[in-house]
Amino acid sequence: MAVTIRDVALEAGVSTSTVSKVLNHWDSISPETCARVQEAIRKLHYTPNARAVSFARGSTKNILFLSSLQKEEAYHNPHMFDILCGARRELADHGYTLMLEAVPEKRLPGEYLKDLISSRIADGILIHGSCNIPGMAKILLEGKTPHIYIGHPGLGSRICWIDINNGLAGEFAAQHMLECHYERVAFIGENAEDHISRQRLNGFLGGMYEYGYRIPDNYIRHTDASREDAYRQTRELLGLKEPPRAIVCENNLLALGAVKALREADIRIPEEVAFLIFDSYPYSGLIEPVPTIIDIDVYELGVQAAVMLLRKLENPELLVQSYATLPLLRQGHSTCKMQ
Amino acid sequence: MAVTIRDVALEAGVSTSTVSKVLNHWDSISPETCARVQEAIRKLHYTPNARAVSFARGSTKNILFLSSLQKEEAYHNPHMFDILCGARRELADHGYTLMLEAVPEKRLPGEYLKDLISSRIADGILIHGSCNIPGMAKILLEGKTPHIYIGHPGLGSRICWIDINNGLAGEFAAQHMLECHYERVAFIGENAEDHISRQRLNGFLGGMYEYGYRIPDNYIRHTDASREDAYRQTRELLGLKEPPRAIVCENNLLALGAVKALREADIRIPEEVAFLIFDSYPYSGLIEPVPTIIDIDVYELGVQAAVMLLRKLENPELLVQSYATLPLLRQGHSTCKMQ
DNA sequence: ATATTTTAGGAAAACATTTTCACAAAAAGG
DNA sequence: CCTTTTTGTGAAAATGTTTTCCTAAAATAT
Repeated sequence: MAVTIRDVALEAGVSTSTVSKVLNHWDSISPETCARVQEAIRKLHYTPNARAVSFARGSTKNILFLSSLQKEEAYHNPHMFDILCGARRELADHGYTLMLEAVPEKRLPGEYLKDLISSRIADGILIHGSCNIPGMAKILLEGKTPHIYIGHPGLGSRICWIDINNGLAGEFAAQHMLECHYERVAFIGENAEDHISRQRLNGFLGGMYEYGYRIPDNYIRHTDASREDAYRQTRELLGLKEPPRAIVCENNLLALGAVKALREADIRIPEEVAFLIFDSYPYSGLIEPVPTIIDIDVYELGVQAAVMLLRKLENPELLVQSYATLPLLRQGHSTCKMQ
Repeated sequence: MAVTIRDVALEAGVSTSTVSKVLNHWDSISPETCARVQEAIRKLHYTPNARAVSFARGSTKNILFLSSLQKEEAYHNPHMFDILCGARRELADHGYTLMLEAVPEKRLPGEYLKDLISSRIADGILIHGSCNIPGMAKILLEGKTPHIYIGHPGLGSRICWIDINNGLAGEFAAQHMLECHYERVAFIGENAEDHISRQRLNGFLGGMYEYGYRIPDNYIRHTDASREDAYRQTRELLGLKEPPRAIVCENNLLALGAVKALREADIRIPEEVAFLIFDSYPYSGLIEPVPTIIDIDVYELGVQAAVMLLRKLENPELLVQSYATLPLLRQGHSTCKMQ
């Protein structure tokens, strides 16, 4: 039915090997022959059959993006889609297509994953942190398919990962607070088990400590990750004998609750209590005054993950363990201007 | 290197055809042979090579999801990711994998799309409304690959699409308003060119009209899709000689602006001005009192799109032009209770 | 002018499966 | 007991490229 390389060869009066060589830009083809083949391709509207190419070359030019992809995923992982878009873009620029896969609940997920890998449906794998099953790292390593975790899996030394530098983001927060000459700074985070939250908190505490400031325990607030709880915790902070001069909010949703509490108490921002948050998406645009944000370019994180994976495809031994994209401080009106 | 069907055949003492038949659940294999083959497969950890299967069968079991996938896509198309997840899930349940593809800006997008289709990289295509290039419908139809638009492309009669019933959603809004005995109802929408906004507005106006109510022109407000403009427009509405008794907001971002204006004017919701919005994600949770929402299950839209595409794969002649998932009214505290 | 190297292009194998067809053996029918 | 049908299995073709050799001709060196 469809026009094949054979038809092109016939039309151009050459062999199929020659056509293939033209298609793949080999250098041992004379300009005239090349032109003749090109012409035949154009005339017959030939496009290589991707299935046959995959088969013959032994590579699909597909990359698997492995993650949790539940209903309302965007609620729970607002950054994932942007990471995905960044990775897809970079891969597409290098001739790769991104495939979406989630580990299903039903079957034995380990077996599913093993089969997925050994079916060689993809040349490489990106694993989003939202997706983890028991023994996953081992299965992936045994599968021999180059792969990179997006988000630090916190495991062995042979595992490749790329992540946001949350610790550094925390340090940036501390640094900015100190540059504004705030010493009594509170921190409102997600629950204590959350990986990202803990890294940011540690970075923040470390940064403050480095300059000789120690944050008292009652200034460190863990929440249930809801706006309401951030509101409550902020009220408690304001009710302390010595309320904080500034508040760092670990994400932009918590910030909404905190701002509400400050508003209700008629506290001026930043004159009475200054305010700094992490992450811009999706809620930071709703906050007034314009918040100072320590932001992460998550699209770029996706891009970098793809770049690294592409390198690993060329050199499977490559060990990738790095922080992509620096946290970026965006000065808003909710902290003092820096000198 | 990898274990092939030949190894399995050898191990089980049968031919490769027999192994293939076992793998594909043909019925002409005796139970004993079948068991022997299964055992060999298990023993050798054999997994079919997906590339070879694709090649031999002439189908990849891949579905292309075609859309705009820019940086910060989630800002501009908050529903897309959920649609994507729904479609992926349904396809995965039927053995298909979803591939992500965006039409690039650089090259001639038409040519790119043609090549993409004729390379037969996928068995079917889902096209998200966010992605449209000149002549796309024609290229897709000529490409012969079964495809379905998610979102009404508003074109010819041979085009398959599945969409949200925005008109009906608008009618629901009108109906609810009338059930609450509000007759003076204003509508705040996105800009007049926006497809979804216009459909919802038309449905709303039509619904009101059906019961004999005609919305005056100055109750119909188009915005630049920003929260700020919704705020301004709402203030203007409140400043009218005869301000509306209720406001319908075409999406949840606009609602934030409108609520702000009502708050500032110390207007009680719903006692003085009632309030209804479309769409819950991502901002509706931030509004107090709990808004009455006309919501759409966009994940389900994705699922339905996949269901239809799967049907179309079996029967390529199938014409799909339908509205998936009914709009759902969720009564909040921002309109009166219904009788 | 001859020997050597380089170049351009073709023949054929390889890739791992599915699928068609043929053919025994077994079962059923007369 | 012989013919016909059914059943289970295997041989071989087909899928559309890439890639490895191989060879003839052309170019270069001697």
